[in-house]
Amino acid sequence: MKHLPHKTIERLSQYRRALLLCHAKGMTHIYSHEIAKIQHITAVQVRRDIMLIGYTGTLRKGYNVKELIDLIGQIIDSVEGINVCVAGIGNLGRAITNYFSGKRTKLSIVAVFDVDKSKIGKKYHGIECYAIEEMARVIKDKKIEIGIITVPAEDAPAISEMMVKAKIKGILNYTPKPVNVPSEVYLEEYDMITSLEKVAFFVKTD
Amino acid sequence: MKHLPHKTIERLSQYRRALLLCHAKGMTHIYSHEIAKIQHITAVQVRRDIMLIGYTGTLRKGYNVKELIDLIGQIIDSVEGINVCVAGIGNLGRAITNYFSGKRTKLSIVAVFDVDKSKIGKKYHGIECYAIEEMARVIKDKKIEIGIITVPAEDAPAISEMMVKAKIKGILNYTPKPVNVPSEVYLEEYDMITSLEKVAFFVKTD
DNA sequence: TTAACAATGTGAAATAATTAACATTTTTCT
DNA sequence: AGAAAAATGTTAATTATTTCACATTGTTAA
Repeated sequence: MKHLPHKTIERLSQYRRALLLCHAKGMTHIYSHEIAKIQHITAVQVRRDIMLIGYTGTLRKGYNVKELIDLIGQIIDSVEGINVCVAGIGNLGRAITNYFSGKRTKLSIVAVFDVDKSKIGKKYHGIECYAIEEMARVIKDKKIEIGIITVPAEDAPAISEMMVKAKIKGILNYTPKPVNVPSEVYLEEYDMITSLEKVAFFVKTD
Repeated sequence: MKHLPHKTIERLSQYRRALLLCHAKGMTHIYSHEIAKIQHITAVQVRRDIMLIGYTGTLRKGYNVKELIDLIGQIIDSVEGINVCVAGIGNLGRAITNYFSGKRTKLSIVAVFDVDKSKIGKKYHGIECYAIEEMARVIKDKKIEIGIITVPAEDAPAISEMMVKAKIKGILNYTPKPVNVPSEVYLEEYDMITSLEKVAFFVKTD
């Protein structure tokens, strides 16, 4: 289990989510082709991913759901858990805070930030909103390692810089404005406009 | 310009956005390494993408910003424009509607849907909200070709099925629940939880 | 018991995406 | 004018990812 490919990590996260549902339904075992069907990928791909993490199923019975869930957890979760913050508590920020609240115990959103004075001090899904100026302090105090950026695009670079200064380790930028971070900070960017334009393109062509 | 790679399409969309900003600032030309810097990728990659769409810059002067914007438009936009709808006008739905309103003229959100009776008939960024039951009719009447799903995860499969029945051509699913569509419908799925788990993983390891 | 079947596990091939290397050309400098 | 520098355009190499093909092995059924 040397270096897991990025794509495999993404799929493992998704397998786990699907497996948790199966587990809740009382299934004890699952075949690679069943997982594949849910994720609309091939069974070979599922088996290869599982192979890469060193798990092995039972021939003819498939994979033990509980064991696989636990193993994926060992791989992708960190033991102590990771604290996360969200900068910008507009619609997108609230949507994300909403999604995560109470879902994954190992990843917790522990602070949100905004410039809007009327929001500061309020709670969003039980998480307190702080002023942007307090970011450095709060990130340090609460041992926050990951920041999610959902501010208006033009503010993204400044926010990212503040996070970097506060020694954050990873940034997930949801604004359409790319931000620059030093190489020791892990950066993931996702742009909704691009995704929609991509769908539009492939709808047109194929 | 045979088959453009998926990744190239995504980047072209992003180049255009960056170029529009440059154009607004009055820049007439831009070098591949300048574009690369903005998107944090390599200059070779930029040149290759541009090569693939058959544009050629001026040696020593770089690319003509306006021409490149227009050419990218010719490639990724459709001439007549494409109508889009959003199912589920919660936080995420509103965030997306917000992002798009007035931005790209070739892609317009022309309807939003929700189950919440109190939302039906109201307008969100100028776009009327209809009841889910009206989806088939509205998609047909308004010639909607792309649907964005931002309903609660458990409702995603039903919504997707309704869209497919209404002969939508592409779906962008933002719920963590994968949906099944026939092969003639282009499907793109994005899962925020997976992205955050991925960041958490790579923060931990590298 | 033995043959057929249905699943996993995996080396090897194929495909997709990125990066390196460099030829070419215009501009600038001496 | 000629040399150096700085950019593009592109072939080839490399790396990443997916898929194929098939060996292996429990399980079921004749």
